[in-house]
Amino acid sequence: MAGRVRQKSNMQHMRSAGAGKVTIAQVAREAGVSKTSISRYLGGELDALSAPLREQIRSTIARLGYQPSQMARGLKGGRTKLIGMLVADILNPYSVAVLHGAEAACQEHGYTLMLCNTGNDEKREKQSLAALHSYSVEGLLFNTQGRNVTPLKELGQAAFPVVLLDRRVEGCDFDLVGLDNVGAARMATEHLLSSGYSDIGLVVQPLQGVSSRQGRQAGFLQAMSTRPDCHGETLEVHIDQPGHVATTVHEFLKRRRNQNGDGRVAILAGNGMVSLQIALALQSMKLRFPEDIGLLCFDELSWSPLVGSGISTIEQPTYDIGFAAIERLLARINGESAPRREILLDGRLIPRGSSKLAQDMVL
Amino acid sequence: MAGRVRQKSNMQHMRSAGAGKVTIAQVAREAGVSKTSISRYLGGELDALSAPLREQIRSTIARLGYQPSQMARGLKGGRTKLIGMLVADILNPYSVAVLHGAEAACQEHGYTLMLCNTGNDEKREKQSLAALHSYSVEGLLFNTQGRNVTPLKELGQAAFPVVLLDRRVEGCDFDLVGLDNVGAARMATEHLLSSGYSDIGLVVQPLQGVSSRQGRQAGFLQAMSTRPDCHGETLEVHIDQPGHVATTVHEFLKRRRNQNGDGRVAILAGNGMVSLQIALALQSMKLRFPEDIGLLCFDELSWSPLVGSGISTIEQPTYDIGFAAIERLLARINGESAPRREILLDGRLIPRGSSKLAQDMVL
DNA sequence: CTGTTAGCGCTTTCAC
DNA sequence: GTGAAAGCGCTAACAG
Repeated sequence: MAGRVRQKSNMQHMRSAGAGKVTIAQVAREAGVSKTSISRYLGGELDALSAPLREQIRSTIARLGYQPSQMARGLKGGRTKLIGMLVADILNPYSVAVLHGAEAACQEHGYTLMLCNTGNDEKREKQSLAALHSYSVEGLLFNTQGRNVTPLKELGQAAFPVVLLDRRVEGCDFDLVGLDNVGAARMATEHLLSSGYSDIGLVVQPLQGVSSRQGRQAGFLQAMSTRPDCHGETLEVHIDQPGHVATTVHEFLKRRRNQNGDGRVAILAGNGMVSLQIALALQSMKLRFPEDIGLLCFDELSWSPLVGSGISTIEQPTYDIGFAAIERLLARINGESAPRREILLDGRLIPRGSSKLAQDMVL
Repeated sequence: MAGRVRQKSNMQHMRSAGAGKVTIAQVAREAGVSKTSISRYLGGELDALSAPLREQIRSTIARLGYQPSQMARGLKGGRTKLIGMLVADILNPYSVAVLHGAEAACQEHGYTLMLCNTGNDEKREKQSLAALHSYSVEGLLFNTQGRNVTPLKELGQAAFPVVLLDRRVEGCDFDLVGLDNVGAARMATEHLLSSGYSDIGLVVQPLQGVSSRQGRQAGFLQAMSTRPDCHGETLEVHIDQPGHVATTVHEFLKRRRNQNGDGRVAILAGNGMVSLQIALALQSMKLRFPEDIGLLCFDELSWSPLVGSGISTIEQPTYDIGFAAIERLLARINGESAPRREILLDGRLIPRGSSKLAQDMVL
């Protein structure tokens, strides 16, 4: 057993074709080196290997088509290269758009996404959290439903890397990436105001505890407060309750016309889901924009230009939000311990027909 | 060392709150039983445990908040409870809708989805495949881009569980779940024909190798062949090429009007992405439906009812497709070795204004 | 019924 | 520089 035990013999690579598991041990044997060296090679500790050794390993790995098992790697060191993403509602185009950016960032950094849709349900949120935990994800991207955040708080206490998307959570000091809701809503409202609308209804889903909605309301109120001659109102709707949106809008319109017959009424839709319901409601009521009512919606959607003379929107940089969120998370995973940070990206106004109030327009 | 070594002493559960890792060994120690028994308990081999033992374990697990590590479990037995999903394009609403069903099914069966978006790119497809492989996913849901399928074929040879979504792959005998494209396209075409349209253009993205598109063309041609008095034509478009769709439609329309001045022209859009481009193109050309041109689109989208008098669509049971695909995959994972199977679900026609050709309509 | 003993594939001290 | 050995948390024979 003196010297190196190079036994390049029996090259029985009978599995070469199949995706059959080649293990680090096999590679070591075939290359005539120790598992340790292979491991070092994989870990990028190249300066710890001699040039010939390095080459020997490289070629053997290539020849055998060896791929290290992330599961096994994760088991020891904890670097699973896994990131969990909890999405409040995968049917919401916003979520998917953010997911797109997040997935791209993951791929770029060699991470893989484990996706769970919670369907805005507390229980599923908790279950998903447990599932992701059991895979030792290194961090979490979290678009929470907002209520009952105890499990989230526990993560916070454990100093587990989490980045919140869109919605802040009371009492947790996680980083957050999202839209500058206040600014965007102010801009939106000002656009409507300066377009000549005097009576504006902000239509949102229930505000309770959802910070992004509250932010949008705040911006809305801010902008409205600069114009005492105009009227602003927040209208909460339940979009899963058929007809509720239509009724709400209808009553708002009637009310404003009674109060202020000369006023011009507009709706500011709080997000993409609401936009759709509003558009559907206006259609069912045979109301056209901008003739009968003005409309400006949060979230640019593929079909925004298509309806009527086009729906004006506030576009969110969704891809960037997702991408930035992953990068923030990676920073935390890699040990950054700076205080909580919020990254708020700007929205962009895309004016279209729905908010264009022709001065000479006849009712 | 005689008898049981019950040392329920030092209950130092100082981590109770944090998500800190409790291991099977700790549980075993605290419960005063062997790891094996715990493992059996976890594995559901309850009949192999005595009632008191069972209870002892149950309570200890609960008290410690123990959660087994899936990574470790997977390392040994291979049951990682992980399913990989490769999506050709996450921006495609079809993909997301299917993902929705797939994720739900996974959750229901205790599996977790690892999601990779390949962006219709061969290279990323290969990389993602490798990544998923390195996590020992038990099976794959695959919505491939279609070209260069060698890596897929290798999986086939290795008898790895794969279920294809929507698109068949030449030379692989994987199960497939998708739409009955031929039937749906036939139904669509017949609807247009019976509505009085005589000149129909099927607008699709490049057919080359994409079985679902070919299937739709086949159904289209079948239906057209029953009406020698009518004219059908397949128009391939590149939707990422600005203006191409508009030009194609415009030329088709002009051509048909020259050939057949009395004919009624309609477009059958091959999928949701195409639909959007068509709608945009018609708008830019100031063409209205059904007055100027008929329109029927594959894929029901949230905004289908909103544009003009509503766009008629062929709805796919996307959620069911995703759900069924996972169940098919699970069957394979659990050892089913029946010959290749295709599950083709039916589409549903949703007629709206865009295909309603009023008999007394004035051009 | 229950526990002991080996590993799964990889990383990581700690020697040489 | 390089390797042997000891686990990571769990499951799976194999004994009693």
